[in-house]
Amino acid sequence: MSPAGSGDAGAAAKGDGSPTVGPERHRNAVQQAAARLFSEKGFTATGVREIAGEAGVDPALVIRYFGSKEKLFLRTMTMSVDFADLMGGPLDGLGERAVAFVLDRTRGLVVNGPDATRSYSAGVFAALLRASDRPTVRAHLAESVEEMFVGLVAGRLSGADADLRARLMAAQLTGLMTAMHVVEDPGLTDASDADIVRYYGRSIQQLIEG
Amino acid sequence: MSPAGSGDAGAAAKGDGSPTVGPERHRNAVQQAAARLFSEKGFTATGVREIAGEAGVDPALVIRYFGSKEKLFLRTMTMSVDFADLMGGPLDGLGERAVAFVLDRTRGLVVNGPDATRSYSAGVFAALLRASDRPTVRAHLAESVEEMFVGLVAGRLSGADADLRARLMAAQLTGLMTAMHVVEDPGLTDASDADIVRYYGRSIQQLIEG
DNA sequence: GTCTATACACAGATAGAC
DNA sequence: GTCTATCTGTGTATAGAC
Repeated sequence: MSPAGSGDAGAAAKGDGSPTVGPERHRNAVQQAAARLFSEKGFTATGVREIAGEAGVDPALVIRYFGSKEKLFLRTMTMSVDFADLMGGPLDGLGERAVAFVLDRTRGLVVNGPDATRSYSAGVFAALLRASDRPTVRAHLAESVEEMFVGLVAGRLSGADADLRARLMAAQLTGLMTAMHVVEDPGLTDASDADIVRYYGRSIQQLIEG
Repeated sequence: MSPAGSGDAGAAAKGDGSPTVGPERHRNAVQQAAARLFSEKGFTATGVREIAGEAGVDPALVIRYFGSKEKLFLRTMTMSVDFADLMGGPLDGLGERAVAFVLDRTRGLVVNGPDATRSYSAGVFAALLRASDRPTVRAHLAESVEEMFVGLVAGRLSGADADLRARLMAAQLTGLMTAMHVVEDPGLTDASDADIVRYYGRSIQQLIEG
């Protein structure tokens, strides 16, 4: 598909904070390859030997560095709260903005820093949800939802059952992402973003207001 | 936990349509054990040998009967459209009714007929979603959502973008089930059903009406 | 013919050699 | 610190016992 993992090229120098030279470089290469493969092919279909092959290292190193395939998955498929800003606006129209944000990131690819994974992407969420058969993955997913969707808006809602309403709003956003990236309903993925924002956003807004 | 697979006992005679005697009985025992284990422990954590053990048959038979563990999973974790009746009522209050239905079946266990799997349960949905890493499972899930949520209400909505609105409504129901049975948010599972029905139902109703 | 026992293939994980 | 060889466990296929 996309010529993303161009491989050997792009070995340009970094600044100073996070070195791309020395032993760290192998570790980073594994992490980057894993992030790409996991978010594209999923946990099950991605093998340790495949990750190692793309990163240009020995398969045993992958385990040695990260403990297990599952740990590596958890480390790379981590979403951060970088859209705290978006939620920080006025309550008016927050529903529409939240939906628009989710749709905007719908095709986004994973971007990793050298030490921790940053930048949210719907692909990450889908990969987590698809692999939620495993308890550790489920816990990780729950933590992410709590941190990203619930926590950011819970304190801002007023009126009765504010916490419950925030969680129901999180459930709605989860549902939209699930429908688009797991169920992959063509009726949704082919629909115009503007329409989805309008209808779904209005529905969410209903929860934000009492 | 439950003494479900009581095994040898209960070998009572059946009517005439579907025999519980002879070779069919083993097949049925496997299916029943699989349904219970899959919906309780998930696809990955449930082994073929474990299913065979609980059913009291040889592990090889499981594969011989159903082709593969995945095929068996698909066959047992199938939801039917037995709640077509519930959706058949008036459009007024349909949102609340849909949410109430989902919550009602929230703790239901899987019940299988001898030939096909019947009776919807949220556990089945959760098991499917959790195992959606596999393409066949994902296709099966998409089919179920289309058949159960979208198809039943799509023709009934009027106004602009009726199909899109029906799919968005399906996404919301999906989200509620995901939040409760995959993410397992305690703030939702411990909340009163009446509150959830009220808030979430009202939100869904917004989509039903233009 | 139907079930049982055994053998194979593949992936993740480990222990030891350069 | 990095790679080679091996082990374990799971899904799957086959050949033999009643």
